[in-house]
Amino acid sequence: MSNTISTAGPIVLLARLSRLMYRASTPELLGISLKEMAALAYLRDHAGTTQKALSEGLCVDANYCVLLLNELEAAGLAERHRDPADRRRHLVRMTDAGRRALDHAERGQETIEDEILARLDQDERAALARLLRRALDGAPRHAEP
Amino acid sequence: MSNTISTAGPIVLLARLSRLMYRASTPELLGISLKEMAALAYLRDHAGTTQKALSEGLCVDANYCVLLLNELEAAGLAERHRDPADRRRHLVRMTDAGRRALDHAERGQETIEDEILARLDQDERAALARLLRRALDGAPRHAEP
DNA sequence: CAGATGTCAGCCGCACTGATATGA
DNA sequence: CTCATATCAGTGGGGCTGACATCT
Repeated sequence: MSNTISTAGPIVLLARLSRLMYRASTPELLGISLKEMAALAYLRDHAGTTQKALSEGLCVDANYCVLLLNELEAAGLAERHRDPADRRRHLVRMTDAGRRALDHAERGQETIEDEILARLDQDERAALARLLRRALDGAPRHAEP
Repeated sequence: MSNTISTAGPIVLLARLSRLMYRASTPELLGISLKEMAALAYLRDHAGTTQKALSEGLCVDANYCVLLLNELEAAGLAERHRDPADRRRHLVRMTDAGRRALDHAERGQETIEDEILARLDQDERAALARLLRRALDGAPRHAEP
């Protein structure tokens, strides 16, 4: 049905798709905001991470990460604790409520995926996720020195 | 070298990668902003489009599209003309300067792709672009009615 | 009259910069 | 003293809503 002749490169395409997904990811549907969900998903995979590692894993500014955690902690979805081994650090983990909120958000997200990735079958969606993971895994996190 | 255990879904992954690319896409490197570049890329593929179609193609709000075109027109990179057949409409096209600016920006973007998609070989990058195009081609553009 | 298109002002929340505090 | 980590105020600009003008 669509007409999309597109000579645009992956960066532009990614920006477009990302905007569609961001707009569809409303707190009404997910229960939490997309950024909170992204943070919780990282915490599930990396319990007890430091804030520095968290900011790099999420690809967000370290300062902004503080504000994000303030929200999550105020909502009771995550907790910060001093690292006894290095008292500069905070170790971050999700709470039980955080895990429940993440589960709920991920169910809502399936709806969004079905809408926006409608043209992709299961194999293609898996291939997309795999390519994104590989790219993220090798991408530099901060401005090059 | 990386550790990324990631059970996150494509939406979260896409948001992360998109942020990395957005941060790397500075006007210093591209000559123009990423949003200007995205608009010019669409205009190259769809000369004489209306603003409504442009906003849908770019996946941006129609109102915001007006501001974007104000910028492009002020910079001499695009032009609006009344459609003689329907005088409510504006037909939009890029100028020669716009094409040159886009060429320059795309050369700069190759650098960014090489950095951020370093783990992906040429075939994988092509596969990624193909998947993104297919997804965009079938995705609903506005909130469902 | 209704409906479509485009313009603009106002506003909000994301994410950055820069300054500061604390501890290794 | 220095470097690393975390916190917060200030700020810029992306992108939304809502009101309005113009044309079919």
